[in-house]
Amino acid sequence: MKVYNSLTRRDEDFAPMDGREVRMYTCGPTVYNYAHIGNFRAYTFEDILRRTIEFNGWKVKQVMNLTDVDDKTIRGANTLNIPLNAYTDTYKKAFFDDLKKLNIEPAEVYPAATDHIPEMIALVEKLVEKGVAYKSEDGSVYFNVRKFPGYGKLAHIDFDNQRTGARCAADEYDKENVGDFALWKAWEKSDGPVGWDSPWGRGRPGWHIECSAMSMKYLGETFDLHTGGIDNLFPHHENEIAQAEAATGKEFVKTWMHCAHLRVNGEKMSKSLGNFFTLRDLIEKGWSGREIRYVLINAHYRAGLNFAFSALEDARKALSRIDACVEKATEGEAPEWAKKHLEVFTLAVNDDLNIPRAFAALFELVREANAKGAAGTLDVFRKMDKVLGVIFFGKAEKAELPDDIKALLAERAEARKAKNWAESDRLRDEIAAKGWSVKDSKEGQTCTKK
RNA sequence: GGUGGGAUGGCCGAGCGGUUAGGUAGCGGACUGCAAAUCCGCUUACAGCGGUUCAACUCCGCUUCCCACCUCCA
Repeated sequence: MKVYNSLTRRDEDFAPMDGREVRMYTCGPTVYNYAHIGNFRAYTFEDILRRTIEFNGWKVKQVMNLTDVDDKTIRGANTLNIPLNAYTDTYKKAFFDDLKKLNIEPAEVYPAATDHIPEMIALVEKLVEKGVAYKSEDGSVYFNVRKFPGYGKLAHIDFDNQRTGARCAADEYDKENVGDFALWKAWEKSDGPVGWDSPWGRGRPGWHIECSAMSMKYLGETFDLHTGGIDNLFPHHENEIAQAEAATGKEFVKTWMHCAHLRVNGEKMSKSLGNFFTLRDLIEKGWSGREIRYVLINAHYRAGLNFAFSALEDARKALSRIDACVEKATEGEAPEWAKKHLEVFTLAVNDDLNIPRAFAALFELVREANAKGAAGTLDVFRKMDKVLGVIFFGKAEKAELPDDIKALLAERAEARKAKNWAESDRLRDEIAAKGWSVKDSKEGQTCTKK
């Protein structure tokens, strides 16, 4: 298996450090709102990644954090005048519901930031002891980026040639360097009831510290994989490395992977453009999680993905073609040609998760199975679906034929037996008007809900 | 201004220095009483301009356009 490592900026052979279990950390949601389909692009990418690892016979221990304390969650809770956890619980639940709708395999651990405040405080203390962090006048603690020589190695940023200050928050005037970031933020009025006691006074953790603290707690000081959206590469992941490595003196993560953003109709998703969709929005519009998953995974994760409703329509048709073929597939020894397609499929997924090429192999299998017969191909479909998770998942339930339709079909069968084509066609129209479509084959009529 | 990634046939979307990506749509054919489904074939796509090469969509340079990051957006 080969993957592109953002840290080294090249494709590398990938295998678990311990030879059997991959320990991976994936940056999860900030639970202040329903997640949008751009967020889910990242989560489906991570799902494909863990499935591919499993496809290769390794075990996975995945940790996905839930950021349940930050500016937005605090603002949301305080606006509604409810406790922080009451506010975030709604969105945590929604997030897990959404993951199920997309057939995303659950991670082994979903640590919430608010359950790990002591671990974070301990890590910050360690950084203060080591002299790489300092307390400011207001009781916040900052990481001094100049004290960590490797700072910038992930983002490959040259900090002497930046537009520093362009987006620098006004309330951070007492930092030693512009690049210094908060490990612990002193309590402010706007925080209201939210806050924890610490050696530096009441406050709350900075954003980055949770990931360093929780990943090391569950995965160890050095682990295999860390992933997220490309926007997390800097500053979030850069800062995680700084915090962890400055504290332990060890390499934090072997391989970093980042997925590109999703655009909608060629534009960045934004509420003002009216092209901002949560998963719920799309499901309300009548699209299934399965169709959405198909669209999200059918582009290489490092390339921008342009999400459009026409792509969902294409997905629906392509999936029904797969369904029709799988319907005919049977158990047994796979024919040679089917094994070939599985080989191509395997090469594709192991080549930095090239899912579009993997799909191409799947469709070659479908085409050939339709032409030569699908006997013995079922297991090949199953194997491919270990990675894709879209073949056997979430198919529309086969609707029971209502009695009136059954009666019409029986009538039609009679008419056809008598070669009364006019009557046969009339009945087909009548059935169609009731929302069902009839197809004829050598085996007889098949009727499905439109 | 810095850094990184892009521009592929109607649409979506892979890929490689010379050999069909794939899906979806369209056209023609086979099959069918007719449809549908399925299969076969087709429409000779690689932003523009130069260069390297026997050969470039693929490498190099320039131009145009797009996107992302440059301190809390997956």
